[in-house]
Amino acid sequence: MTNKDLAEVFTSIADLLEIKGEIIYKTLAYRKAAETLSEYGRDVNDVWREGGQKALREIPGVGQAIAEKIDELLSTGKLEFFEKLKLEVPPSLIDVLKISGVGPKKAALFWKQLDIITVEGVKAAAQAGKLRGLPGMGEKSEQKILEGIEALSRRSGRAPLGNALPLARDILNVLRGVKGVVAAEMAGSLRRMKATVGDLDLLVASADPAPVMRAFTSLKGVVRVLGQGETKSSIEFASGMRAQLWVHPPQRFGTALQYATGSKDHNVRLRELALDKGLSLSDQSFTKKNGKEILCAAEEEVYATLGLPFIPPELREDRGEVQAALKKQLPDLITLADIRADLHSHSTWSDGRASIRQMADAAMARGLKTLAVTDHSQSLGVTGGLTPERLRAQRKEIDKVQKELGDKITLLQGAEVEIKADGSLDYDDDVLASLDVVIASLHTSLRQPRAQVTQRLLNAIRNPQVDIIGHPTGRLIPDREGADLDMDAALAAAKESGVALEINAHPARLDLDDVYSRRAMDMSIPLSINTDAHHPNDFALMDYGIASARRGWVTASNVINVWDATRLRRWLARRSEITVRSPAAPPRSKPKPSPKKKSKTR
DNA sequence: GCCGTTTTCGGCCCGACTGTTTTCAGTCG
Repeated sequence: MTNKDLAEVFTSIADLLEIKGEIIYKTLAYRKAAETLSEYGRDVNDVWREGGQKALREIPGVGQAIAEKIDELLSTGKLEFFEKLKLEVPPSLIDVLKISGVGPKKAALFWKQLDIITVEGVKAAAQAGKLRGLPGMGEKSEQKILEGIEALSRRSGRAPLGNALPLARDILNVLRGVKGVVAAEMAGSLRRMKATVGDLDLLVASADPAPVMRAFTSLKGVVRVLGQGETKSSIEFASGMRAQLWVHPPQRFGTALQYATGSKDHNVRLRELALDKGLSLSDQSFTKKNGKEILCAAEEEVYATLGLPFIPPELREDRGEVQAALKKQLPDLITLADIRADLHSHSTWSDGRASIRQMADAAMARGLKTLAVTDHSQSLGVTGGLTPERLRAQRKEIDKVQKELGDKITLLQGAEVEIKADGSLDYDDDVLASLDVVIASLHTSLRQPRAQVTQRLLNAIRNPQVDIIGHPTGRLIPDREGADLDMDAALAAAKESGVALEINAHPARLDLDDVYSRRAMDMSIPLSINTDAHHPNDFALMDYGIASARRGWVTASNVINVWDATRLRRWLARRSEITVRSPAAPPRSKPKPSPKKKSKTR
């Protein structure tokens, strides 16, 4: 069972317990444990193998009872407690909970009063007017539930950040134009730059909410107004995407923004700190024991009142950031301005949309000092991958463009080399050695068994010709899970070989993700943040990569893209030598050729 | 069910909105 499988079990238990009517804090405990497990940086199987239940209890939110359950699940694949619970409460009710407007109380009501346990059953009963007779339900509730079921089919879960962010920016621009609006900002997981967001949380500072709410609910593309009040409204777009807006008076905007940005767990930490100081913190203000309020117009003031430096939104996940802030040990997170090189891009030589010159121009316009052209290798047929002959021809064009551009930018010839299904690389070592930079990536046979796909990746990591592992897991948001990799093994091997792991900036990838980026940081594994640009406009995607890296506590000191061309070349040239000397490096079939690779300078 | 430089027991966030109420319960974030 994977961490995600375990998390699913505990989430289901929480849902069923809630319908059953168990005390809310017990269900919260299961949810909290599920959340921690699904975002835990280590494979829980490893933790369990190494230290049993005792080690499991070290995981935050896992106590004796849940540790025992994990132990049972990992040893037997089953959980007696869960099986019994499913006999008590029909598990199909979990889907009923997904209908917006239906919570545990109503689900229990449908089940116990009308013997309805499925979404279809609820729909039929609502259409037949059978729900309105239930206590606390009327015609309107019935209608709302039907709409909620309708919306279920439209909604496709969480949206990629790359879709959500542009939409949010558009909405904010409209709202900023409304009279009386002092500020309009994103909040929630959007502002924390999570890879996917559930809905758009937006916040406006204005003394006059009414016109803001009107502008919001009449935005272009809105199909449904889910709610509209004095200070809060919520809408749904045709895509199923939802947005909600809070309007607060400007003098309270700081607390409101802090509150709405979350995460929930981060906020709990802050409230605890506030209580220690005799203050109660809400979205409105701090309140002193004597009832007097402290207002914060800016978010910085909220943190300052708690004696903390400003904590960047990307860190606010209760992953130790509050403790670090207290000790004044927050990381100095990387920013876009630190980036001087993009080491992963494509041109019309393979599946890119623009010439090398056009890509170089676009890179320069973004302020980049180094660009690696890394077209696909030959076996990836659909992308027009390059044969060694074509690769040599491409070198000539790169040299030509370099001459045209002089010292304005340094162009490197690289390749995104396919890690083939059998674990070998798509070019021979001598071809790889002729390149300035080599990225090795998995694109195919991602669904191989764990041991096999992991071994492929390890082969590439340990190959001294490889400099960067591109989008290590191969995930595509939201459609495709990454390969089932033993990431602990991959990280250990990367540490040993000194290879850089990519944080692919494309919003459909963000791979490594934030959790593994942080582990790589902790292990001092070099990281490389690249756009994987296929079009001149794609260089703008670097923002997403930076955001994801920041969520992983990544500082500039670990990122090779912050170096100038000279230092990059030095690193690239030295890499293979270091690997060769490592005694733990696996035996290679043929002896390493002398490192003529990358020694050439232009 | 989890957690602990106040606590091994007693807390665990709470307010807006909606629809049903005739003063409030359920949902949601």
